[in-house]
Amino acid sequence: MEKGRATIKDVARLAGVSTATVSHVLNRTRFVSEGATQRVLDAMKETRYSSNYIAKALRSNKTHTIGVVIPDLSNPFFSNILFHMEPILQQAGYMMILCDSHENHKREEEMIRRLCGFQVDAIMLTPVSPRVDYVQLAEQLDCPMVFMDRHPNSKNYHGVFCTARNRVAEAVEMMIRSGHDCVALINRDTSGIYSVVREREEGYRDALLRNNIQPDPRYIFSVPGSIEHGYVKMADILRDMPEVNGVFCANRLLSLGALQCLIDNGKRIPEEMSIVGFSAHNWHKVTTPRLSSVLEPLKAMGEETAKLLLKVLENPALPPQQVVLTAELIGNASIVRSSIQ
Amino acid sequence: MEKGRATIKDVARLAGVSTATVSHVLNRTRFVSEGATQRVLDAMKETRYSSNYIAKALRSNKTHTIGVVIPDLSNPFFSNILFHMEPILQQAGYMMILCDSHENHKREEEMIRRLCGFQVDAIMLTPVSPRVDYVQLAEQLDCPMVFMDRHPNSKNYHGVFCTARNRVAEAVEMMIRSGHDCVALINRDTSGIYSVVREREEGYRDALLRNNIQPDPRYIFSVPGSIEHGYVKMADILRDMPEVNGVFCANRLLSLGALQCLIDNGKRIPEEMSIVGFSAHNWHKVTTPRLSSVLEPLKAMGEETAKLLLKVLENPALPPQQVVLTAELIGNASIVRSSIQ
DNA sequence: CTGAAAGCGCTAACAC
DNA sequence: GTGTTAGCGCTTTCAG
Repeated sequence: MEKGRATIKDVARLAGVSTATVSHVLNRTRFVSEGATQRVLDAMKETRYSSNYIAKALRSNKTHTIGVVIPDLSNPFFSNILFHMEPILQQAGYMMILCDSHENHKREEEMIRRLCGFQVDAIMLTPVSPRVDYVQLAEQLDCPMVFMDRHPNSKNYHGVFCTARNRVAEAVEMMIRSGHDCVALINRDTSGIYSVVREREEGYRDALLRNNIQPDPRYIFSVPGSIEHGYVKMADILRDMPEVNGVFCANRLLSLGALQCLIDNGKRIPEEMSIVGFSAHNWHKVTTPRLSSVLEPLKAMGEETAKLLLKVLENPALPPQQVVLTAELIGNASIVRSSIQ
Repeated sequence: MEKGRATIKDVARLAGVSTATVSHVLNRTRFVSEGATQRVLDAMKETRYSSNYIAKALRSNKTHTIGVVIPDLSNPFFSNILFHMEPILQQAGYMMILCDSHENHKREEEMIRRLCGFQVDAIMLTPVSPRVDYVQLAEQLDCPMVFMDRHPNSKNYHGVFCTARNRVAEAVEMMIRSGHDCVALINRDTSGIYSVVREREEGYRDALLRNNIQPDPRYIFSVPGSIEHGYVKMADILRDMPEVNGVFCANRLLSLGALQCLIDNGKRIPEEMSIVGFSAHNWHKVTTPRLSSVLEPLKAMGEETAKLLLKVLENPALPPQQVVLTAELIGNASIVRSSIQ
């Protein structure tokens, strides 16, 4: 065996056939006589041949790759979605090229362009900015695009999303009905005006209005979505607003920080302060008391996204497809108990 | 503008130069006169030209991609490592192709082969089996390989690892010294005999021996690493072994399950039962009481892995490089408090 | 049943 | 300074 990897040419020479024949036994794309087939197979084994997908891609204009651009890989929400997408794409012969935009639209656009330069067959995107016309960009780059979790600011797009509005409303109502008449909202700051963030605030307002409480902007906070900010804002509330007896945190890190602050201050939950938040799967199970949470259906979202990608790849002219799933509200009942039954 | 994406040829025609000239202004690889350069640039703009990386790759034998094969993307350990690798690779012009082996060596080998067919420039692997000779496989496939977190069962390899042995030993000693003389170990079952799992048991034994306690196999459990199994095993211990007053969980899901079981059974921690475990970042902060944990240095591991990959890409003949980092032991002190100061 | 050969988009000698 | 052209490894028409 010579240096480097064997090519179709090496195999052809060794088997005493043309490269066309080798290609055809490789892809079962036309009939080849028993004898020739066997000789080719042997030659492939002997040369340890494995086909070069790059050359194939150049010729066929199909790379069998999908570009995936998400804003924060360290957020379990996104990694779990990828986790559930992966087997379906893999199964269908596609690989994922992974990019993290870090919530930065400059970087994001750069990545989308690079992925298209790479000739990915499609892009899955969780967009970071309402100012960018992603749909137009995708058209310009001639690359199918499927959105996930956040809506782009355009018309006519494919995507998989999750409405939490109703669940947030339910959660807040749950607090109100159990006697917590002054519920604050700690939301992500909205500099990036995601649909997702807006929707959570809407759910909060829905609940108050339904219970004849006028939403008061003094109780609606917008802070960057980090543990630290959740902690500090909760501390502010404890110090300055003794009337507040419930809080909804619109993001998992905020929930975590706020909860931690309550624990550190020895507050009894939910008697002195009721708290409900968004949460990663599993967290709500180990807090004491268990944190009521709004959980997104990660598995379904990942699977639906992958399936939608495949559908779009199969038929690029598909009319805009949108899948909308609903979030789930978990109370403080023990979950594992039943699941290990 | 015609259908489909513009090629270097279209640009050349429009600018009235040869493709060579276009290529050279594109890559600044030889001098081109001011006038020609300008015309090419204009033509590129007009045709919305963007270069085809696949063709480039075929020609230059460099795809600027790195195959990443990990065993479980839903484990925050791995996704956080990727999160920290990404910017460094991106910066250097590399993209990650992501594969999840699901702890299955059949699948894993398949993926490695596909990645090589894709001509990735290197592979980063967290191997799943001690029975596979990964180093030989990599040589056969003529693809540089860097290992992460788990050692392959071979000699002479590049990799970034983390020793937890000492930290586990410290943690267990901490329990012993605070009066918990009968500490059990709930370890992952070892069917996959990873170096990582072995090491954790060694740390446990170290601590006992140093305190003149003979490790008793009755107190060493091996179960699949899931929340459910942690819960059930902890329940078994509570029921059958009242003498046990401390437990070390060698995996984050096991810690979670065991802790939950203690909470459900109203055990006072650490008075009645002391518990220390491996943990994902952030979890240990919201349990009550805070769970003492052994934390791996995710950021450093990710960054070192990315850097090592780049080093190997630059010089494929590099003698085996291994970076070994140490895990950190977190007591139940509040962490956020100081970090938001 | 099989082979010859054109070309996918790009780079890089080699020429002038 | 710039153009010509031979491939990179593969698929696929067109001819046998």
